[in-house]
Order: sequence, then structure tokens, then C-alpha cells
Amino acid sequence: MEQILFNYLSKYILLTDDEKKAILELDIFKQFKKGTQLLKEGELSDNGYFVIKGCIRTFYIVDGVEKTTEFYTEAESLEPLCKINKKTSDYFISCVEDSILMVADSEIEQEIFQKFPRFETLCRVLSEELLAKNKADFDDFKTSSPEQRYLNLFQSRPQLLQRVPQYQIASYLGLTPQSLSRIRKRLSVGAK
Amino acid sequence: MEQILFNYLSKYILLTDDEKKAILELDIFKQFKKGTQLLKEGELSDNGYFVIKGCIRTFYIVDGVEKTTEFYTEAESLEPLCKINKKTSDYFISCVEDSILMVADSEIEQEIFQKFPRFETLCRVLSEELLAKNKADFDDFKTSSPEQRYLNLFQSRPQLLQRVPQYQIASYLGLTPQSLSRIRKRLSVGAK
DNA sequence: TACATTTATTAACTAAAGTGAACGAACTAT
DNA sequence: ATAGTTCGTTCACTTTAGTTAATAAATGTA
Repeated sequence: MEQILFNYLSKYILLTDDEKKAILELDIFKQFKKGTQLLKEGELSDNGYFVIKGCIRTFYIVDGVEKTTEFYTEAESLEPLCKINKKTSDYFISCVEDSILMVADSEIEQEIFQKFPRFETLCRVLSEELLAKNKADFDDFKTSSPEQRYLNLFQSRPQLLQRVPQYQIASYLGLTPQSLSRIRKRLSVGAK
Repeated sequence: MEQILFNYLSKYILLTDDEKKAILELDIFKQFKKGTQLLKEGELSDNGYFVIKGCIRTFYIVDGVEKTTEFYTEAESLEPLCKINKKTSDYFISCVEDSILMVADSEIEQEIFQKFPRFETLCRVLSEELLAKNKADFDDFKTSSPEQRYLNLFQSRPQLLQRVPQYQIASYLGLTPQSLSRIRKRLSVGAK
């Protein structure tokens, strides 16, 4: 199970057995049932998440309607804004599937950075990389039509379309469920 | 001039005079004329930028048309994706105004981190914060209509609308210049 | 199994954005 | 000053998304 984590990290640094052991001893791998709310609007939490298995999503409720903005699957991590700016959250986090997550608060992070300073370098590099990638995704979104965005998602994360209800994909693409349904129809007819 | 940098950093850590001196001695403050291309599509660069004064933007050229996706003004910083993933750039970076920038490559960063380890913590914290904020901006974009996005920009960065040509704002909002022109008209008529 | 709820599709209609072209105003450069 | 760009607006037209509502299909649950 923890192999997902170590595999992911091995792309950046090779951990010693000591380091691996220290991580496992923190005992921060937790199981959650599908539908579990990890964070609610208005709450303040100090937890960050790394997905070992399963899928979680962030969503807003605008005029009573859910707007899903991001999905996190295996080997992806989420540091909620409320953890960083210490303000109550604008959004919800919940489990799209039964999931196994690493859950770490600032105290745990400090502890690790203290024991293994290399981890701080790792985290800096990782978040710089995530930032640049997120910018690239945002750029893509801005410069594409809804249809292109759907095709793009189809290319880059095909499994996601199987794992997640379509109305959540729709708002992830900045659309209503009806529009996404139409786009899919248009594409399937056009392809024939 | 360097006050812009030190002011910004003071929100996160208080620098000693030694540290300030060390930064200034790197001699990485550079001047650029409006229109200067800092990075071109297809190029590979190891430079990151921090804006002391002025404005720079990133843009793509898609089917011969410029698509501006981000603006960076005073006290904002840009680490291009090509610096991080070592692949040639998909986009251009150029100066919207005469600008004074801090330009730093990986070697310079290493040097600083070596001398002042606190800087690595700072950079980790900063990029985590930027990542969370960028996600929030992206969420906003996805959940808003073009008109709301324009109004939102009007609120959050009113000066930008004065400093930057409107066709660049348009693609920044994911629109054609014609659509933005219409939105502005609609809003000005509605306001009367 | 049967019932209730959630999710996806379809349709008719409205509103808004994309497209291509034209025009004038503003800015540059010589 | 003037010639040449660049930029913003407007227009007519096409395409696509939003909205509201109805229905069908799939899923979950007693």
C-alpha cells in the first residue's frame, strides 16, 4: 500500500530505510468510505491529503448547486487553502470513492522536516512543480473551447471519466451537465 | 528599489542585514525595455523572474493568434515550466512595460539556499501558498461566466485594466476581443 | 423485488460567445 | 506632419452554452 507513496517519491529522491520507517511510524494512513466529507465550507482545518488509493474532489456550493473544481486520484496531493491562509474554507472536500489517504497536519510536517531536512527540499521542488503544472492546466483551460477541454480530459485522464459521475465532470470543465451531454452527443455523431 | 523585494519578503521572514547584503551582492536586478522577449516558444531557459517594477506576461501563439494567459506585476514571481521540467517552452514571456526584474537561475538559487537555509523554507512556503491561490483562481474561473470574470478582475486588479491592452485582457479572461468589447458595452449600458 | 433517489439525456427556447469584416481612433516611427 | 500599424468597437451572422422542464435510465435501499 505505502508503495504508491514511495514509488511516487522515488522519482525525486531515494529514501533510506530509516526514512521510510520514520514515515510509516507516523501512522498517518487512513481509510475513508465513499461520500465522507473531509472538509466543509466554513470549517478551518490544518490537514493536507495525499491519495494512496481512491479519489477525492473539491467542490463549492453556489446558489444551491454543486460545482466540482478538482479531482485527486492516486499519488496526487491536496493542501487546502484554509490550511495555508488560516481562513475558513470556501469549499468542501469529499471522497468520490472508498479511499486510503495520507493525512498530515502542520505539526507532523514540522516533525519530518526537523528529522529529515531533505524532505523540505523535496516539498519545495514538488510544490514548485505542481504550481507550474497547475498554471499550464489553467492556460490550457483559458485557451480552449468546452469541446476541446472535454477531448483534452479524455486524452489526459481517461480513467477519470469512468470513475466519476458526469455532472461532476461537467462543472470540472466549467459547463452545465446538459452542455456536456450535448457535446458528447455531437462528438459521437460526428465520429460516425 | 530593492525595497519592493524586502517589503514583500518581510511578510514571511525578517531578513538580517547580512542576508539582505548577500542578496544585493548577487547583482540580479535587471532592466528591460517594453516589448523585450524574455522567453520564446521552443526555447529552454533556466531563468525565474520576480517583478520589482513593471509588468510582464506569458502568452501562447495558437493558429497565429496571441493568447495571453497571465500577467505579473510588482512583487509577483514566475518560474517558467520549462525551467522546472527542462522541456522547451510552449509559451512566450515578454515585457508589457519597461520593467525591473530579479532574474535568477538554479545555480544562484542553490547558492542562496546553501548560505541561508531559511530561504528554502521561505520558498517552500511561498510556492505552497501560490499553488493554493492559483487553484482558487482557477476554481473561480471555472465557476464564473465571462461577465462575472471581467467584474471579478475589475475588483481584484483594477490597475491591470489600465496598464494592459484590452485584447490581452480578453484572452486572459478566455474571450475574444470582440466579446470583451460587447461585455463592457452591456455593463456600461446596464449601469445607466 | 419494488420504491425512491440520483444521474443522464432530450427538447424548446433564450442568451451569449465565436467569426469575419469593416471602420475609425490612437499610437509609432520616420 | 504623415504614413503605417495597432487597437477597440460595431455589425451581421453562425454556433454554442445556459435555462427550464420533462423523461428515461441507473443506482441504491428498505
